[in-house]
Amino acid sequence: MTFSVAATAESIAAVPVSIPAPAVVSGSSAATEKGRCAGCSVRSKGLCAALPAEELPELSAASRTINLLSSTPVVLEGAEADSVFTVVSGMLKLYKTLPDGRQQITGFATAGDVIGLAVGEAYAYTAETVTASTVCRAPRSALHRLMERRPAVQARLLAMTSVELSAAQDQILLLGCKTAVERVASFLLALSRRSRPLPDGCPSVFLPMPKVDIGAYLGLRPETLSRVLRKLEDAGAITRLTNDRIRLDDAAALEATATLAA
Amino acid sequence: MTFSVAATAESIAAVPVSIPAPAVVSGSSAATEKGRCAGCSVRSKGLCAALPAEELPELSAASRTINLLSSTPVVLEGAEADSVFTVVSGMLKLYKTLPDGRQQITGFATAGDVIGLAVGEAYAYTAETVTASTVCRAPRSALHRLMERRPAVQARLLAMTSVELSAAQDQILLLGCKTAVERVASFLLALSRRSRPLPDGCPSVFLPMPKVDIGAYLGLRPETLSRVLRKLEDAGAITRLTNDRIRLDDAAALEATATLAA
DNA sequence: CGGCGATTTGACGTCGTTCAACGTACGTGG
DNA sequence: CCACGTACGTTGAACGACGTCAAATCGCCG
Repeated sequence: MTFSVAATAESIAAVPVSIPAPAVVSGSSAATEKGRCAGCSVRSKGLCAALPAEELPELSAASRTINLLSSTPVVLEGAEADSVFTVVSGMLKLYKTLPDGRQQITGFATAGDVIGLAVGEAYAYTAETVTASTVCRAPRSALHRLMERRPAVQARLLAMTSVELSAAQDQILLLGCKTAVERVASFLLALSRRSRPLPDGCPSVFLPMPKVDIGAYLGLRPETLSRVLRKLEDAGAITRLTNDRIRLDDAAALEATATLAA
Repeated sequence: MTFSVAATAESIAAVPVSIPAPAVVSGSSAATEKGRCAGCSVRSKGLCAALPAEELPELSAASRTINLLSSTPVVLEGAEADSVFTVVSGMLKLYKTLPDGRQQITGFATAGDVIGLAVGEAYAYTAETVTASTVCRAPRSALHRLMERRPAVQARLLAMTSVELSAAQDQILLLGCKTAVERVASFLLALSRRSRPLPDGCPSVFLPMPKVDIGAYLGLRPETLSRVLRKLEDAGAITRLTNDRIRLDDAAALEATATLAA
């Protein structure tokens, strides 16, 4: 599911880089053929979860692991969609752009999420790292062959796409109906469901992306987001521990203001 | 794709009914077993397009055709998702509801569209007819069995879901970034691409749903929609032929104001 | 310590909403 | 055939939430 902050992402330190960063590629030549996929940290997630062990050698041969610094584009909206990527670690933002430059972030991708699936020939969105990340690249044709050979892979892809669709419809509800406070509360709660609570039992969320990106995801300006967070903090619902971590002191109050779907 | 007004829908007259209407069911007993699906008007659309002829008898046996008046619910958000439906004719609206009653329409379904696919046990949205409609109901279990037997059906479902996901992301862009005029222009253009131009060559769109529903789809109040339509009409971009039909006199001007995605 | 970008805060403007009244289309019954 | 009722649509005026613009502050590295 293209959204929450996975535990693995939390240990990755953001490496600020303004210029498209050099990519470090470790392909099949960099590790033992069988071992690379077999020992992968996302072996049990995403599409790979549907793969039987005997497919691993061929998959290892077809795929390449790529290490990326932050702010590095991985796929570009409109470009030819010849590859698919699985996020191994880190976090990416997926966004669409209007001709005049306005951007709407459609989701954040973390470990196990698949990026770059396209209906036609072109990618439907741009994907760019927000923290240093590792992704695994495979040619689209290899995925197609794999799906023909293994219906379970196709079934898995269908399940993942369906979950994404459902999440997208929730986002449509959020953007079409909810107020700024409701959007932020919904966002914090959705994130908190995917992360481990603090030692003191309070849920908390990790926000490695800049505030302007959170705003672009929620259909709000960063100024509005800042004001809403302050309001929630004054109300005692949250505490801003650091710039990129928020503790949810009163999750019940947040749920009340989130007006969650029926 | 859950969206545009199909040609078949245009010939269906809306039958205003405020009370949930009686449903007329014509099942396998009402027609010859083989003929019913074989002669269906959506045989070449939606999921059925992926079916080889030899599957038709079993499908006919498992499915039932249902005729519905307007304003009749077909599936309810949160209810147990035990059936899937294919729209044969007419138009339905799909929407989500917040606890306080606010509604967001996530799409309109027309001939060939599939309704009621669910990730978990419950429907994710409510579907309700906006015009008199005919739908074809099949048990979810039958679809699952069919997909196991026929990978092509699963592939088709994956393709349809992917297209829906892409449309949902376009809608997220619309709701998150665009102004009222841009939303309406985008909406009219998207509809016009799916319908036949008038004899005079001008594209036109058919809007059988109430204005409040169009608003709920675009994240706008009916008053705002009305004002925007008036503005577009005054600008010479459109003409309101009747209450439910609009002619697009200047599609180029509309595209300029729609700020279509890159 | 200094500098730069990200974030926050304040003042103000604007777009879309809200509330209310009016108009219109259609169906019903006199 | 026309009066009436109801639901939908339109229009106007005032309001409010969020956006815009600008400045101050924070945080992170060098």
